[in-house]
Amino acid sequence: MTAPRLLDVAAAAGVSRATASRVLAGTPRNVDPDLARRVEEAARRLGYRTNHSARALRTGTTGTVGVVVPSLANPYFVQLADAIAQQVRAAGGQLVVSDAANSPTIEAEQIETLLGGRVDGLLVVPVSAAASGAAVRAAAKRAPVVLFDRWARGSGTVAVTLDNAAAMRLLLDHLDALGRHRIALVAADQASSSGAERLAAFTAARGADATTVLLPSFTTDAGRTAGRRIAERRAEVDAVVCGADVLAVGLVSTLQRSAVPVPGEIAVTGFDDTEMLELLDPPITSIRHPLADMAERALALLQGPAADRTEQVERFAPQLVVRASTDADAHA
Amino acid sequence: MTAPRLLDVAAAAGVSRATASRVLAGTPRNVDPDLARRVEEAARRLGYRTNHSARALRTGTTGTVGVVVPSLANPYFVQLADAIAQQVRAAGGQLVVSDAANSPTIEAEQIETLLGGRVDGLLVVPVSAAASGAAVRAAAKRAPVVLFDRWARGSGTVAVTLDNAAAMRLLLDHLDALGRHRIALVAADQASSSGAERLAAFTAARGADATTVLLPSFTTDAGRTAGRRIAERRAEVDAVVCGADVLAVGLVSTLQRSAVPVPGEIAVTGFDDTEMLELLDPPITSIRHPLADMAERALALLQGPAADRTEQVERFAPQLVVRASTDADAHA
DNA sequence: GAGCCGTGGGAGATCGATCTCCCACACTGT
DNA sequence: ACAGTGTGGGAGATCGATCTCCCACGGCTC
Repeated sequence: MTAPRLLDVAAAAGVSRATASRVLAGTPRNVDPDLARRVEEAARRLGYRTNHSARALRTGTTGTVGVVVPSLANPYFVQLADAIAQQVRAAGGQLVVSDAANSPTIEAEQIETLLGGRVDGLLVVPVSAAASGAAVRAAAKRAPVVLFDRWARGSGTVAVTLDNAAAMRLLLDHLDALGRHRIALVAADQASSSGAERLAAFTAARGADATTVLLPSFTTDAGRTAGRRIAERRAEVDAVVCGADVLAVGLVSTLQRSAVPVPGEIAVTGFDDTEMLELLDPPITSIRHPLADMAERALALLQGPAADRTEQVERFAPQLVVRASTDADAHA
Repeated sequence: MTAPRLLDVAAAAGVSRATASRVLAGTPRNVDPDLARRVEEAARRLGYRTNHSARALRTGTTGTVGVVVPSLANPYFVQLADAIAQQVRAAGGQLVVSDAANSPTIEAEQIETLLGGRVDGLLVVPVSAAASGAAVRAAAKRAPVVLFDRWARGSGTVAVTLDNAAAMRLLLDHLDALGRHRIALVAADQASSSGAERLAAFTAARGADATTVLLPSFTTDAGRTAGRRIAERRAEVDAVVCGADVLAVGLVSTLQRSAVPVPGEIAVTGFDDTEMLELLDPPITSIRHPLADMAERALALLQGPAADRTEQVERFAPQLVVRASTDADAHA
């Protein structure tokens, strides 16, 4: 009743464990085709599965990549993890996803757990630009680590991110072209590099006295709070740029309940282009990340030489996706 | 530069590997407090981490539970995975989540991969009541497997699910009490046990000639298709029960664009009580699963004796969550 | 026909932590 | 003083797959 081992397969096929291993693991070594067939046949008949722990112990490699995201409650990170999973699976590996619950402490624990010999390398979307650096740096000394979508100061490793400044320019230019010039920013989570960069790019473009609403976290609830504040100041504003889709969702919902027409009176944009945006009324204009390209690059860096992982930030070009929330004809 | 091993810690502390292991793994054996301190001190100083593969190989246990869900694109399954993760983590374990991409074939592969010695037990939310059974049965012979949220025929193992019939009765009674009697069902994915049970319960209550819209899958896009069909038949209907929240979201969005007031003309209910429902306008009435209780029970079955895992279905009581989409005063 | 070489296959070591003995030593009671 | 008892600690075996040798054998050259 116990699981069959390689030894059992070898015995059934009348060969040694070494030969059975060569056949089943595909070691680069010629084996008599007839013996190979016998081994494969025996393995199938016995229902043999190679023991992952034993192989990992011997080879020192697990074929698994880990990714730690700030929170799976944010659908953007689900999409992000999925994009990575597809790349990993295409390369014959497996992906393990961990949730840091938006806490640098839990993030450090998750990194610690995964590095206990469970993964060959780690992608991290750091919770905080300041507070995540130390744990990442420590991890990067023990295994390949690449930051994804966000960077962290003092991480000691490379980051594959979006060009947030370019993205902000795309949004502002789009709104300006529509004749919307009184633009407010709803920004959240300045502790993260993406939150901070988006805020900085907005301020750089519109000046420090432009209307901004700062919120602690990227959640829909924060978006609703922002909605109330913007509704109060509706006279000063004809467009709102949100630092994340989840914010835009909460914002639009609250504006509509406050009888502020979107986009009639106020145009709204999101950030991240999560799938849910198309389903809202109105669908929301947003910024799309080239996640597949970013994932491919991040995995290449992870598996490549350590010398390519010096602390620096690689930025990928964003893409503007226009939807009804910034309709050209709606401006009063 | 190579990672420190237990041997190194033992040497640094001046004890044998056995003693070091007893201290660090917490084996039930008294060790001189002074030695224990020396070992822990040495481990900390060297930055020792126990090698997961080696421990797993020796003990035959990984401390990891796997869960295979139909699709992480459906936020309900993200919530479900999260509820399980919390329970697992509280018990000191780790959870690995796999996505079956709504395909029984991929589902079988994921199960196969996870069972290669990576997990101690597996929770599966089967894609299909008919097509998932075989793979689950095979898996259940090799490791503890418990079905979650859905069951599969011929699985050979226990399932922890919601009482879908009771949930449907809660919804129908609620709508009846509001004076809505011309109720339509939007059902999807009859291949899954939950889809089939919800449809069956509706038909049992309202008769086979009640309005039903059948869709292939639980997606928002399917919900929009349903919205168009319902809008065409608006004269025959004053309430729509959706078999999943994602359907309700797409449906409401489409009804509103077709100028059908919700809940003014048509009340709408969802199913699963995902978090996004509160953010819509109107927020949607739904059915809440007692996920924490279900997860706790499922894990207890997973770790308990195999005799408790005979093929049967355990059902948990649903809870009705009333929101504005079935507002009592809105009925024309 | 003797020595070489290339090729396929097997015996045994190995990865690192844990577990099973078994031993040494101190302490107790008679 | 000695046998009995209990307690802490160490040597070596073990988990299962892979890797490193090394051997056997058939074909080759000269």
